[in-house]
Amino acid sequence: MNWCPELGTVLANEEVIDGKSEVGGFPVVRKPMRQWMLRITAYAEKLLADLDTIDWSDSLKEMQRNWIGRSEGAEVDFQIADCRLPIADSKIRVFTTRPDTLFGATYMVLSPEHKLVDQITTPEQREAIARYKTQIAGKSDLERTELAKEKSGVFTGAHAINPVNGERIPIWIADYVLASYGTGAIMAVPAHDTRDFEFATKFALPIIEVVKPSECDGARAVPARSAPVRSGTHEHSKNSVPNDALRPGTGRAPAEAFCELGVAINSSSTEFSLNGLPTAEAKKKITAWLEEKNLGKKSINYKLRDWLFSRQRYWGEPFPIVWKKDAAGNLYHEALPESSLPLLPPSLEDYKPTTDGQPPLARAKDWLNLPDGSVRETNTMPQWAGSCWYYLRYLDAKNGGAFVGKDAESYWMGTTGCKLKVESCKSDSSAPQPATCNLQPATPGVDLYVGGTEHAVLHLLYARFWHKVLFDLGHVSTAEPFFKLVNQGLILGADGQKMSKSRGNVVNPDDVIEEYGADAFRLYEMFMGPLQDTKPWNTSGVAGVYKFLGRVWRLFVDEPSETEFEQAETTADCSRGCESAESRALTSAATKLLNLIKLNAAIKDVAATPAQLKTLHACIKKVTEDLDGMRFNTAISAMMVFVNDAIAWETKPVAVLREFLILLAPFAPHIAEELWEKMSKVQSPKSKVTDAGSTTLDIGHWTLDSLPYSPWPKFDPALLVEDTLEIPVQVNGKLRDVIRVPAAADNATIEAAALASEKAKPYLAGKTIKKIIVVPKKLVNIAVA
RNA sequence: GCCGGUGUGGCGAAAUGGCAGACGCACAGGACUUAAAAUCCUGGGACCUUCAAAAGUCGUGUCGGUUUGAGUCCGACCACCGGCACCA
Repeated sequence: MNWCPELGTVLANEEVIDGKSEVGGFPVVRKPMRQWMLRITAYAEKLLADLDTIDWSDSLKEMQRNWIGRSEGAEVDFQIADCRLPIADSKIRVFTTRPDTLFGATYMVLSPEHKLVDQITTPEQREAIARYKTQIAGKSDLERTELAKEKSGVFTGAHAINPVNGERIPIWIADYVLASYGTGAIMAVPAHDTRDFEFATKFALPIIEVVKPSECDGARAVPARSAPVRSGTHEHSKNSVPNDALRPGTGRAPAEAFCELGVAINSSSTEFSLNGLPTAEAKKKITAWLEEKNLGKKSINYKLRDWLFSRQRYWGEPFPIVWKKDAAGNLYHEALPESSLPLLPPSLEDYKPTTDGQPPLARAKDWLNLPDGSVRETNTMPQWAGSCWYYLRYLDAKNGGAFVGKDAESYWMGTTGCKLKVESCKSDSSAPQPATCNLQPATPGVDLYVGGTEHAVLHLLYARFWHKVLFDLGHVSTAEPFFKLVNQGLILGADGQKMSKSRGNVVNPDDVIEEYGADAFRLYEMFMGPLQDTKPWNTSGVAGVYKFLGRVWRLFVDEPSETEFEQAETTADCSRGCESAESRALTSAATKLLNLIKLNAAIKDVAATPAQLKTLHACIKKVTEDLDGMRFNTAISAMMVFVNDAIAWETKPVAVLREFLILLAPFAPHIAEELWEKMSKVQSPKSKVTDAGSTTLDIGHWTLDSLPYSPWPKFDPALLVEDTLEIPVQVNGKLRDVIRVPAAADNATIEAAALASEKAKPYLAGKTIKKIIVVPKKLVNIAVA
């Protein structure tokens, strides 16, 4: 694994607001701490590329792509040009995605934290630089970004040499350059970058245009028009046309100056020229030249940072690491042997960090110090350590020898066939269609993961990373953990706002279940709209599906008469805590009540009529297809249609109702099971026999003919065929009539029937028929002029 | 600012380029009831006529386009939601 200890500055400001902790309001200070990092950046490329092999929403994939933030460009070295300085031989390295604009680099900017700042600052600028750095250091990161509207910075007094044309350019520091990205230093090209432009304008720095826009015509049209195709990398800004008032007196049209792609101009030296080259080619040429002259090289940068993986808390997995000293007294670390795993946290009376800022585990002196003089690591892992692999542990939760057994892993997470496909696809890049890696019928990994978007860039990226490491080490069968992922939409409060305690709009499921039952609650959540959509909660909607379940109930059973019910209820009226005699009375009353509930008298063991079969099979078709597509809302409405129809049947065939219960079971399992049981009790032996493959075999609580073991109904398309069809007749696309024709009618017959329509005729009178479109089984449209 | 998503009745929504509003909520009228609740039946996009009905016109965020036909496809825009945000 890529555990890597790093000594460095860690900003302990995760929960900082204005320098105070979010909970408790304690002052927050930054201090250097030894922390563990996971080198997730080493997997940036794989994490990015393999997004193409999984079935996730585009928006989620895009979020991960943006988070990884791959940028292709070049690193370029600028020689420092002040011989007065003691480090005159040093170079400043910058990263740029637009090496082709190097001739337009008119100044440089270092982040205030850049390690060369103090060394290059000239004596006369020292005070101003120090003041700026102090000012920046006193601000939280949040304040720094909030104040970003106005550019600020200070000249260091030093200069550097632009390697392509030998120009002396000033070196500034400014907080718009981040220490943590790229090299912490930039070459500024104000003619082609909004931020550089703002800065140059404010501090009167020169602006030289080096790209002539080729595809953006029109003086001010840039932001309105679609930009030329982007390469997917992070280019310089392509919008923000500055005002004339802001524009320096160069006389150039600002719209053109900010066009993204074009042809290089003003880009030549005595030995080298980019002029006339389109941006893409100019990039290639200058990068090759820089590499040849040893002035720079092609480079790829990521926004993704290595992952700070230690916490100073008690509750977390302790690192299985000990610290030792070598002969010279230098500290080094070793992993515990496997025989010492798993490493459990020690018992503590006090879970707080020590007064000198050590993690809580440092309090466990007996645990901390080992007999051989080595000392345990006291940081603990964050909660991600569990969420990154729990799905693997679930496969083999009781395995004491491994995190997951080989057999269990390959059985659940992959098939041999799948694994081969993934691998052959990876190793053989010349394979003609990489699409064969995608969407194989036997899906590798977790087949379906339903989760919220809040996990888009943390959990879902971290888990993919861990899984890939395990894959590369040969512990798992697939390169990706979650094959298909669906983001369920957020359920908002009744006021259309996100539920939160502070808004007081939280709906507690327990309360809803108390009033309407778990079936109604579950059904409503599925009925309210598409799974992926955000939608507001509406309690009267629960009442609606509750009513539907009531209709289902009455479709199957005859309620006792009010008198019967009241008689039984009187005896049963006993709250909890009855004496045992009363309890017995209660039990017998409850039995009485149950006996009063009888199967609907209309339910008979008879053959279904064609109309009934049609209703049933239309429902089977819709529910089956919608379940596959996770369109639960429309599946439920199909069942409502069925019930509305079936409740009016004078005779209700047992076999039809049984199949309906199987459809209902995934949506409302409790009521479905209850009704199924009632049906079984009164079912005649004859209908039991007709159920294919159903024998009474006791397997614990359920028998093979109980609901969960019943085969899912198959719909028969032949039963859905209509004898006659209703065909709308349109004239010039407007509905004028609906005609009935035999289902077997050919186009000519339908056309003739449409032309004969009394209602359509007035719209045809005196017009020339240009064309008649007959859409088989759908409609007729008569185009007239 | 950038990226992604969503716009359809009073509300949640439905509709392989082919009858817009299925299904449900809320509402209105009726039945049952002493009454209410529950249940059952009926109605319903807007507008315009009409005693009533039929007919008609308009209608899926806005403007334009493609098409015999557009909620659906294309272009531009607007609004809202989510994510990222000085990432060179």
